[in-house]
Amino acid sequence: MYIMSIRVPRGTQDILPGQVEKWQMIEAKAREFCERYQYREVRTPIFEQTDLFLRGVGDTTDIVQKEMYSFEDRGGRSLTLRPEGTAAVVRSYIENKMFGDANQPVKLYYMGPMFRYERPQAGRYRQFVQFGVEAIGSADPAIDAEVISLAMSLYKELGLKQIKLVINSLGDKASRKAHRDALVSHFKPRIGEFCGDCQGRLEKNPMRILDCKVDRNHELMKTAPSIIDYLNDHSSHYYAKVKRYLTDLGIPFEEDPNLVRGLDYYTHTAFEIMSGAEGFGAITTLCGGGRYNGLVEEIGGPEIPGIGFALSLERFVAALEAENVELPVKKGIDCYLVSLGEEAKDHTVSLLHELRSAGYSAERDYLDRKIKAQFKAADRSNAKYVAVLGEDELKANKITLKTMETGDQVEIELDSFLEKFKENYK
RNA sequence: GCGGUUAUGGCGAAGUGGUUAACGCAUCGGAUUGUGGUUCCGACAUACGUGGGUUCGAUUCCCACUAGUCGCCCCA
Repeated sequence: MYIMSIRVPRGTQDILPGQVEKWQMIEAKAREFCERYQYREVRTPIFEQTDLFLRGVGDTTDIVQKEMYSFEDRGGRSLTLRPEGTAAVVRSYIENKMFGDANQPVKLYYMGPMFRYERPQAGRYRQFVQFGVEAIGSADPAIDAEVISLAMSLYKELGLKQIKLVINSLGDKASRKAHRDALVSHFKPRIGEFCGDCQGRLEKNPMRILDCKVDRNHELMKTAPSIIDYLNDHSSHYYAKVKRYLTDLGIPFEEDPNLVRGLDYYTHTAFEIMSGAEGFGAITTLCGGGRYNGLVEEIGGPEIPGIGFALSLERFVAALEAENVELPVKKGIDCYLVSLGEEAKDHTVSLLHELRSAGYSAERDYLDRKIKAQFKAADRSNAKYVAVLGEDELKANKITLKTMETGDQVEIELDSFLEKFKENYK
């Protein structure tokens, strides 16, 4: 036996027939929803200049510090396989001067593979597919609600029930900084009593200390300053509006003042949609998003606000499986051609083509199998009809058409096979 | 990057320091000289992840590596 030693790269996977139909269903629905919500697709390159992510994602983030697939091309340029979609979409928005488009805000979506060099586990891959939307050019809280609604509706449309929306506000830049400073001075004097991870978080991302599982019972946790108390008037008013719109839309949500997103660019609204399905695994986040009012400027564009989300198709599929949602109906083929003998076999080549040209799905045997095995194959492929062409039929210039469900069979004229097939087809 | 766990034919899955490594599924053939299911019979497959070590002898014991898987960090 041929021993193949080459496998898929670590953390990647083949999506095979039988499974791929679920993906196609999600993809089709996502596009359909984007049409309804009036988001238009943008396709950006799979790799970008490394600098884009350094600036766009933030050089203190894990993504940039340890997860990027970066390489130098032959011209000595540093390029990186995109670890997320927003930075690239914003780059394209600026580069193509979409801020000058007549239609504002600019509403875009993307779907495609992303790459992060991480240790694989349930729900985490090195190559994974994200579907995401970005609404750039509006600071209206109604569009925050629209973006969230789009994601929630999509999950519901495909049958997910055990999903939960969690939201928070990170406030504007000023609110964020005030809160951060308060956190640092709150924890700093006694940071030695916390775990090593938290000690690292103090400078890097002090909000993360708040949801540490190790130190959750430490007395300083209970008295820690909450972002909510540090939102200035504008920020808390904005947050209130978003919540009000969500309520108007009938979208239940949970507020979590400790919800922090891992990327540097978020301001105001931050949200996650999680699965609560049994046995889903440790990673429950299906979708993450938020507002990024400083990002366009950061990447070199005008001062323009934006909001978006990204969701993983891998986790989408996993959630559907965890909730036992059945998606695609396994469709059978219209006709399987069974033939006996050399001459009959030759005939099926053109008969098959006739059926297919007329729009039917049709198949025949290519392994020179016995009639019984051919019928088995027909049965396996869930054929509606089987057309049998043997020596007897050839002699009489007929072909036998069998309806598999009932077992009934009729003889029809070989010369007008397609026409007769159409007449019999129900 | 850290930790747990696993690795036997196409798939699932037993098992042993020592001649031919069970079994089930699938596949193919036959019983049925041209008809799906069941049943019965038969056939088939260069199978012990890779590399070292211990041993007279390793698929089995030890180590490393690789990969899967699960978890930590973090995230979609």
